[in-house]
Amino acid sequence: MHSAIFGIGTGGGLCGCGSAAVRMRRRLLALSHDDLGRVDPLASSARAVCRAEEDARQPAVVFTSGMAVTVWTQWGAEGHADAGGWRRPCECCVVFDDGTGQRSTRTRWVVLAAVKRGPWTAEEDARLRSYMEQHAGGGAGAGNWMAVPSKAGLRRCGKSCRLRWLNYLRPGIRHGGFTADEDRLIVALHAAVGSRWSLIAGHLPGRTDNHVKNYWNTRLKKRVEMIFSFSPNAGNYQPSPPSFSRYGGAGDYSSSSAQSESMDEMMVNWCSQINQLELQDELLLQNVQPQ
DNA sequence: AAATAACCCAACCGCCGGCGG
DNA sequence: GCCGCCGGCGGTTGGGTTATT
Repeated sequence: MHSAIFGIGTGGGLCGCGSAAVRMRRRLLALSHDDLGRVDPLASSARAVCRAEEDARQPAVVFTSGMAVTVWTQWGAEGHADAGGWRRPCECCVVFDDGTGQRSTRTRWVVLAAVKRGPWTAEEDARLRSYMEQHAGGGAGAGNWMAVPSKAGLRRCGKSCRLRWLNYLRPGIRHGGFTADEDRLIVALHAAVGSRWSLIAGHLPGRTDNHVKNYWNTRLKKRVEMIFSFSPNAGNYQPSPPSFSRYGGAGDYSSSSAQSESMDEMMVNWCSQINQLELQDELLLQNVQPQ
């Protein structure tokens, strides 16, 4: 069960952001659901005081921040048997105590079909591009990505829009093959900082972290490992230690100019080393080639 | 020509940190 | 100080394409 299904966001205009009832419901959903995503109606943690007037203000539809849309029935009502072909991967029956000892239930439906997934069409690209050019000046940021789909007329989640824009539609993105210089730079940077693709991509104008990551994983990594494994004077290829990790590593590359300088030195060294190894390989190949 | 394997990459997933209420 | 939303990031997946048998 996908965890995003349980997340209630505030992106939709109907959701009554920040109300006490919504906050309470968020807490309830975070509690005591089993592996199938159901909230145990008898669990003490799933009980809360919910005043009738507060409940009357609660929306019937809540947009999540993730991929799904949740739909709540009225109190005590049964859910939709077939909501127009929408799927319902989980149900959540929540028991409330309104303070008088009276309990009620409602059913939570999750609608995945309302959010389109998969490859983007030319029309979707055009809509997103048009929106971004008008409202974000064609820049990298939209301000609030979660609001983009509704404003741009797209049935996508904000996260998908952001990814599509940053990795594909954004002006200046280069889609062609990588040059030899870019190869060497990627190898050097990867050796220096490890899998910090956004950092590496930052040194390659027009390339995104996703491009660089894919390119490394599918092609460059094999070439580098082959070069190192066949070169007599080279050790095993060892990317940087995890100290460069973005998660609290002591040697955060971006945190000080001194470290930037040391990394520049490392890059130079690595570029030099890669050049030498490639040269050696060329010579080796020339010796192996039949004359 | 058909079946299978390998490759490639766009898109998705889940986690984390920053930030604001 | 706590909580939840949002954006950013790295890892992974799925399906289309190309190469090989």
